[in-house]
Amino acid sequence: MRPSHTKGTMMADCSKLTLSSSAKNSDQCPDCQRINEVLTRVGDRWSVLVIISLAQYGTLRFNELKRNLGISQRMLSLTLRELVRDGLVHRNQYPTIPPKVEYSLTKMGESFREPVNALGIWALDNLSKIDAARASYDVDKAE
Amino acid sequence: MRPSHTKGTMMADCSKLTLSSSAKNSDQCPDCQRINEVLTRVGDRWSVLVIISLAQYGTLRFNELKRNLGISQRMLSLTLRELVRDGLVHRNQYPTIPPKVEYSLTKMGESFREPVNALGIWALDNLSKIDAARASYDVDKAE
DNA sequence: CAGGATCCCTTCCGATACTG
DNA sequence: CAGTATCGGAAGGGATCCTG
Repeated sequence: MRPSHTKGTMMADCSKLTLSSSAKNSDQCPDCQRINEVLTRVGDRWSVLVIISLAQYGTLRFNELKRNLGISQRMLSLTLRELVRDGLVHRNQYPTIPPKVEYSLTKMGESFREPVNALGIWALDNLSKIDAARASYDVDKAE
Repeated sequence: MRPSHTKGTMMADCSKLTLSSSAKNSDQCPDCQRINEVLTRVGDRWSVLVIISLAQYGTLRFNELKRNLGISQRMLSLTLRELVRDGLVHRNQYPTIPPKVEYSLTKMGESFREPVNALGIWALDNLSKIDAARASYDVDKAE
């Protein structure tokens, strides 16, 4: 794929371009491209929710996650497979009968908790505001 | 709608049940339901990237955003409309010829910067790790 | 219990053409 | 410049049946 970038925060680069008018006319922001890529990987709804659940409960089995999230079996299966593949979730299988599979966060998955948590807090804090803004907007449009 | 919330914590009540899709299961995690809702509103890729861009550059015109993000005109139009509707983005129109429209973050949009920034930093920090984990996983599967 | 395999409908989204 | 309108392919995602 694309060359791996140096570890570290590259956010500073772009942040400093805040008032640069020349930057406005440049091509695609490289950070946006990178962030875009990551969002493609772990930015979908189910991935986020699975990670949140595992962050909360520590370890969950397949059907526990399924019930907890109200996700279809198919989507949970696909989502977990990708999360394991991406190194965010650890899969622990017990070869018993019936089988038992436990999922938990890896180190990297754990590190995802913080930003996701921040997002969750903001979400709970602003949901009602968004609803209000939306209602107000719709009323204005109607008249 | 439901203004009650606890600031600074992920704890939530489960009184808001307007969850989409066929969620007939009642034993769903209430937090997951709420987070699910907010993700439905501002959790899509383009919304996040638009907000990041506006957070970085302050004010951007339509085509500036378009070039910056590499987004199609159609998606940008739809995304901006929703962000304005949700009260996250402010739209300033100058009735000149040719027209000039500037977008910037509202107060609430600004407050979204912090969690989104955390997400962005994590993204830039972990993209290479994800790529590595993915490559390793694929190799193991192949042999 | 933990999935895999299909079917099929919906939504997303880019490409394109057109307007004020 | 800043959009809107339309079309068609691609992806998302639920329902159902099947297996070890």
